[in-house]
Amino acid sequence: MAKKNRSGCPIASGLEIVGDRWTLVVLRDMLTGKCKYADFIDSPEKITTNILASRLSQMEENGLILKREYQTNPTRYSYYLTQKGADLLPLVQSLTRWSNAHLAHTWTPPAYFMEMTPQQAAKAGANHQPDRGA
Amino acid sequence: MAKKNRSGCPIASGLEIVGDRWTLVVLRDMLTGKCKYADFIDSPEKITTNILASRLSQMEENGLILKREYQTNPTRYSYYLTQKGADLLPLVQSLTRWSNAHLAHTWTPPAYFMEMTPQQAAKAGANHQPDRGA
DNA sequence: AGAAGTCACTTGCATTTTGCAAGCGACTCA
DNA sequence: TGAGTCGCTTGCAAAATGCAAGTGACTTCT
Repeated sequence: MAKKNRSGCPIASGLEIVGDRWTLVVLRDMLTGKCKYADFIDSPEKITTNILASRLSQMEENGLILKREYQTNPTRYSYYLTQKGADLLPLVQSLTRWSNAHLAHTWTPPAYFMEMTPQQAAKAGANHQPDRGA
Repeated sequence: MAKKNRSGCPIASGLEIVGDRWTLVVLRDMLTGKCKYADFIDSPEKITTNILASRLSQMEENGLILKREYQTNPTRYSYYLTQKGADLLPLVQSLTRWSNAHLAHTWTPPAYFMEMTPQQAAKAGANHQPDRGA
C-alpha cells in the first residue's frame, strides 16, 4: 500500500491507511482481545500468513499498533493497539451498524463491543502485557 | 472486487463493499452534492476514468447508488445515493473525525457536513437535479 | 537421541486489481 | 468542415493479493 497522499481530504487520507480488505479485520481481532499471530490466523476469514505479516508491519508503521516481545528463544511478539489504533473503534462500530442494517447474514456482535469506548479498548491493549504503557 | 463473503462478520462483509481506496471518495463527492461523471473526475484525488466507471457500476450493483438519465442524444446519467448509500454517512464522518485527530495536513470539512444526517443526505440525493448550464 | 510437530514468519509464483494512456462514438460549437 | 467535450471502453504495465511451500528455532513424543 503506497503512501500517496492523494489530497488533504480526511476521507482520502484515511483510506490510505484503512482502505483495504484486511486492516480492519485485524483491528477487529485486536479490539476483541486477540494479540498473537496464531489468533489472527485462526479467524474465520482465513487471512494468509504473508498478508497478515505485511498488514501487521504496515499497521505498526502507521502507528496503529505496537509489538512487544513476550518471549525469547525464539523471539515472539504480541501485538496491541495504540491510542491511535483504538480510536478507530467508532469507525468499526459504524461499519458494523451499517452492515447489520443493510447486509443479509451478518451476525450482530455482543453489546459490550458496540458500547465500548476507544479509551477502554486502548487500555485493554495496554494492560494486556504487564509492562506500563508509554 | 470479488464477492467472496469471507464470513458473516459485519466488518469483513462491509469491507467487501467499501474496503478499497476509491468507493468512499466517490461517496463523499455524492454526499457533498456532486452527481455527474465530470464532477467525480474533477476531484483532487484524480480518479482515472476506468476506475470511476468500474466503481460506479459496482456501487450500483451493491445498491449504494442509482443512475438516472438526464438527457438523451447522447444518453447521459446522473448518479445519486440510495438510502443504503446515504446510510454510510456516519462511517464517513467517523473516518473524517479519526483522520482529523490523527493525520497531519488533513483539512476539516464544514460543520454542515459533520452534522448532516443520513436522511438529509438521501433526500438531497433524491431531490437533486443536475445543473445543465455552467 | 532422533523424528515429528509447532510457531511465526518468508519466498516464489500465479491471479487479480489498479493505474496510465490512448481511443471512440455522439454529440456541440466556431 | 474541423476542433473540442463528454462519458465512457480498451490495452497494457505495475502493483497487490492469494496460494502453497519452505525455513529456523525451538518443544514434544518415542
